[in-house]
Amino acid sequence: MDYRRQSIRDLMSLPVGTSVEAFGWVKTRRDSKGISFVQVNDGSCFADLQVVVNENVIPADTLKAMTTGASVRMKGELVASPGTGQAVELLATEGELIGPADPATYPMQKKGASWEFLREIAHLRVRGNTFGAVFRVRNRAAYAIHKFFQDRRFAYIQTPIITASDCEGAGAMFAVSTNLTADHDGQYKLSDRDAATDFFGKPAYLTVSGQLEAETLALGLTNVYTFGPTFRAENSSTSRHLAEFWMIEPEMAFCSLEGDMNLAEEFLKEVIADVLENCADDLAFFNQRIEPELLQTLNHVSSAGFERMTYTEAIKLLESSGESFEFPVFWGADLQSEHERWITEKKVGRPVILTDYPKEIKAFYMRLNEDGKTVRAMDVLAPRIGEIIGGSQREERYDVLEARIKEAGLPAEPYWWYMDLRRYGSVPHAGFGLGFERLLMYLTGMKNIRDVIPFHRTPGSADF
RNA sequence: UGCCGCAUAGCUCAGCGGUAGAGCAGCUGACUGUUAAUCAGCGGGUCCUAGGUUCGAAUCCUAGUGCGGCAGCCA
Repeated sequence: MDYRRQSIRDLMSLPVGTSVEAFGWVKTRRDSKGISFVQVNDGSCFADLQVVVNENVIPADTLKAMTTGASVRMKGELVASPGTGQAVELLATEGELIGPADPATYPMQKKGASWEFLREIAHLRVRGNTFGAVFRVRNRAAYAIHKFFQDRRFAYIQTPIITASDCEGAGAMFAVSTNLTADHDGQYKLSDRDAATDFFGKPAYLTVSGQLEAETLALGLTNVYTFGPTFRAENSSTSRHLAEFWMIEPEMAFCSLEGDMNLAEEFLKEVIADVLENCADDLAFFNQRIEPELLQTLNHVSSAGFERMTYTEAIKLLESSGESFEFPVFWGADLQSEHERWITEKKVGRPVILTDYPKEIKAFYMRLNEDGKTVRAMDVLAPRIGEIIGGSQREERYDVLEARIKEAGLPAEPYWWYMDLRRYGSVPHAGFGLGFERLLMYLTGMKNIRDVIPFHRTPGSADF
């Protein structure tokens, strides 16, 4: 055995008459008198290989043990399939059972199981249609993202996962400590309460964003992006939140908010178009079984221009909409998801980029506008999921940034290096953040974020 | 963190105060080309846990645990 062999995806496109060998896991087997059909999948593509086994080609007890979940090697000739549902099939001359899967205890079934149950068997669910497709799309999307940035000469950078600055301000953080150890009986032991004695000599945490560090790399490499793990200790148990997720954060020097918006729009269109082209079978499955409007929406988003409007314009539209919203609309209010959905789904019907939010509802590092009331922030809102990207032009003026840190009630000292960027060769710069799993929810139509990552980490759950 | 819902066979669920049920899966058999194959038969239960009410609790009450949904927070 060698990895250098044909995958099922490869061999199914070979000409009829070719002698081939396939390795994979049995999806299902159907028996008739004198003939068996074994469907084999190796994850290389959505389609299963139908292996036709005539009587006595494989010993009866071997064939009988080729049950759902068993791993097999099948050898034979590729033939045109007389049945509907596949163009070619493998007419077996030889079959080997590599690893049996006791059908009495194997938990994956041919018929529907709940998402909750499949999460409990996350180590096996990848062998089913849905999760095979999810993780193929996840792979392709990751590749498309790197390709998008590399094609534009953005440098892929790595920002720290452990950070000693508790001032990133994007939510609750996980502490990292060697003073605190855990026994196998489930008891914690704290050797010293003083962080000064701890590994880093001060409190340390898992990162909630690489943005501030990415800014420093951008002010030297010009265009950079991160694509790495991010952690939030928020006790939020929703279909859209994870404690550990992957985030993409481009950052561009010599770039305004307009350039940032152009990048965000190009980015979404290109990644969607790439996945539409390269994962067509998987997306067709999602469109059929998970989200009926998936393909229509993705095709629309990848081709239509994004609408752009300011926060102030959006508030006016909402106020004159005649809709009765649960949360009140007024200038200064943070937009609720019901407001965002109305704008992007009902009013505009395609993605919308909202800009120039009140400074009070946005982060301190966003560039202050001339009006003194709004900042150069942007949110990309998309039909069906709402906010998918959040970004801004960064405040590059030393005095203004200093004042805004003070205004936000943050200590100035930890930001000494961030301020240095404004002290030496400061330039207008901008960037955005995108949650990879949220993008995958959009690409697949999957309704729960726990189902687009192999092993989810959420409050109370860190299995596998 | 707040509010709400759910927990019964391997899975998906019905039963809602009076002897534990169905479909699917599994097992046995039938069928020469199936596509979530079909058909016949068989086996399968700590009704989440601990208290309580009752002649009697899967069913009602309380607490706990687990899972999920929505909201907030955000990506």
